[in-house]
Amino acid sequence: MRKGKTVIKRIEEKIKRQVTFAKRKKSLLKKAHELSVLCDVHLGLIIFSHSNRLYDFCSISTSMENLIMRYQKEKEGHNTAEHSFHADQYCSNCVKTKESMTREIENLKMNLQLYDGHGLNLLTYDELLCFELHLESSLQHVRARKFEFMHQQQQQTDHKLKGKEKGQGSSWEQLMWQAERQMMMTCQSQEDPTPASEEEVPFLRWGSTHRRSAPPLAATTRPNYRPITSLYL
Amino acid sequence: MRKGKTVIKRIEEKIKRQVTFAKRKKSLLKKAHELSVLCDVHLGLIIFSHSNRLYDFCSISTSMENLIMRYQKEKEGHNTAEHSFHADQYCSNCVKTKESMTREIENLKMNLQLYDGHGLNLLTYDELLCFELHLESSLQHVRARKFEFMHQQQQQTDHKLKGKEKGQGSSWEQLMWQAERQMMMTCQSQEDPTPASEEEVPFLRWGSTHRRSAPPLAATTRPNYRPITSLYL
DNA sequence: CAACCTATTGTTAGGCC
DNA sequence: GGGCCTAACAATAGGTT
Repeated sequence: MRKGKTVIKRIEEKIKRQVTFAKRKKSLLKKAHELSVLCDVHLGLIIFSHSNRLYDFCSISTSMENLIMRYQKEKEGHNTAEHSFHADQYCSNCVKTKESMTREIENLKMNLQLYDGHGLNLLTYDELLCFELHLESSLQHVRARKFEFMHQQQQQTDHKLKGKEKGQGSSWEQLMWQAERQMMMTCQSQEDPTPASEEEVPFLRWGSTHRRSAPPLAATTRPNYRPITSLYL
Repeated sequence: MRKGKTVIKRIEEKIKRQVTFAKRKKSLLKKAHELSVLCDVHLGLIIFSHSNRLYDFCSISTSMENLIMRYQKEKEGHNTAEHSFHADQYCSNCVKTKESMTREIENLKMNLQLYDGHGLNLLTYDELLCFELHLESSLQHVRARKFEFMHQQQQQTDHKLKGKEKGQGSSWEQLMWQAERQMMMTCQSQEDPTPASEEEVPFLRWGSTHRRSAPPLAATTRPNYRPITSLYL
């Protein structure tokens, strides 16, 4: 039926071209879908027919908008000239602002991911050392705060029990013992944590066992942090 | 050779998935090219590999940016077709997105500030404990990576000196000593870090002495984007 | 256009290097 | 990852309905 191997060259007969377009478009969309599913990758396909009709496909678990942003972000780094080209677009201000915000978000996300152990291989040895120091000082802060916390609670307890001759000394001793115990635990090895899911990023990222939308103490003090949905999509 | 018809389902074996990705991606790009030539239509294909590398194709006689613009016009036109404000609809979408992005950025910044010790008082005691554990596991990751780094460098050194009868044992001993020394330093107290500026968010926040926009190691690891134009000509 | 048909060409999984 | 190989599948030109 077919004569020979298909030559990739514009089909001149209009009818034939349209038929081929319909057939191949369908297959291409199918193959795009297959690739995205089989290999679990993000991809987007945009096709404009000759009559200017749009056909598109976008892998599940992402959106075309997201892909476009990622695409533009990637390209921008290498081709700065590309953008002045389309500066005449009438929403260019919005787009540019969005792009810079996207960059900022990407940057912040990359920073946060480092704390989950992702992307550490992108760091130089020096940077790694710096990061380690930074983490250690973070731990210091957290422990200081924890200590403060314990102190407060202890004081409250003391206050309640002040008529019962419970001396403050023993409370403090207890407190110090707890603190020291905590300190000691630092150098012990730990299990590898399962990396944070890339699907969602709530306000608190480090897997509390008691996840709640509004933590007791924080609820009053904290401004409204809503979970960041679809941050990594 | 092949057993049966291919089932379109995520390939679980990583290697197999990568190989299939490479093969099918190539074919998909080829087919996209063929369709664009045979039927003389405008199309764009964006693929992000699992390692976040970008592969794309765009039909000749247009540009991806152009396609993106047309795509966005189409989509936004459909979504808001019932509203008669033409001029504002574009930007209202932008504004909405900007607002959500602003919230996202605020949230991310709050998260990052916790690592600088700011906002710890907003956490409950439980959250504080979780955060501490998280930080400890972060440290584990960083140290693991550091260890890997040292190992690599040591191996390189060993490789260079292999003719000179420098045994690997001494290298390993040295390595272990270094590692242990690093471990010991964990529990020592440190100076307060200066908090990161809220004005800008560099890729690395924790005051490396060699600030640069792109870490050296990353430069090689990050994708370099080859143009796909004229790939199948 | 879309569905179906079929001979023919094209793609590709699974090897191997 | 990239090429190359081959048998087994898949796509598809050209036709018809």
